[in-house]
Amino acid sequence: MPELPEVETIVRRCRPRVEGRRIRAFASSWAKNAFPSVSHVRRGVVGRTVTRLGRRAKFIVFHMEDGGHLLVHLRMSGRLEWADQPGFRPEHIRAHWDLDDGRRLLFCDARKFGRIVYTRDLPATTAALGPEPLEPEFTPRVLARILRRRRRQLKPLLLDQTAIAGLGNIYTDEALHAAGLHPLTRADTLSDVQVRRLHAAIRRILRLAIRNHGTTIDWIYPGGWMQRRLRVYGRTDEPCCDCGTPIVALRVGQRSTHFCPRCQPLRGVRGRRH
DNA sequence: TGAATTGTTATCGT
DNA sequence: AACGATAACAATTC
Repeated sequence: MPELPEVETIVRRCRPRVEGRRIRAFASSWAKNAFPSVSHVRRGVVGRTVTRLGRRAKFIVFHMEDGGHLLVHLRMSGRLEWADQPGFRPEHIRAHWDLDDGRRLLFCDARKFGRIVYTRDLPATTAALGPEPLEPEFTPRVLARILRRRRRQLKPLLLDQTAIAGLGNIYTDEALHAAGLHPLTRADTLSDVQVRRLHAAIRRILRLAIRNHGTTIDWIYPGGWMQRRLRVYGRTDEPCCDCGTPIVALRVGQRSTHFCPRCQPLRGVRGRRH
């Protein structure tokens, strides 16, 4: 569930407590989700200082002093919590790191889909990921190149982390609505104007979501208020904010997809259907 | 009880 | 062969 804005929010929250801290111990009670293994992760991080806490796509990245990196992917239900939080008892603890100031960072994950990865070669580990949509290098030209060489539908393509990094189901739907593009539009049929519109929409939505600390949906991710600003996601049959037409829900590649049939017509400038 | 939930990967088809 | 579509999978909640 956590997408780029939620992960970015988590990184920013944890950064002051993690950067500059030496890791004293690591343990995991769910060996399946530690790569290459629990002992590899332990050997890689214990006794070393975290120089920087960053993010790549939906990965939380611990930069270690010796050039190693620890990556945490939250997948559906993963969260980072602190053991000393007053009035809050974390459940489903799968791993923890003890820091040299006595604090314990917890990795909680009800569904056990999350992953903890230690690597000595970060570029190789993240080589398959597409560009970061909020970096300056992500220009309309870059997006145009990604779209033109694919004949896939926009929705699954934007969800594909090897095409663009960081978008998930929520912000893909929101970006397509903001750009006025139907989720089933073929990627290689967009005009230059539509590409530019989509580029601007992706960045605007992600920035807005970060400013709102992400989207809170049930118990999985707390603390954000972007859910108040969602215009299509989860609003099936409710009126479109722009035109009042009821929002339609579709199933695209096993994913729920929400859009406004009036603001996001399938027939684009050069789009075609049958 | 089983439907819903998601990112990733394996597999099948074109 | 390369790409696209689809299914499977992890495990839990409501």
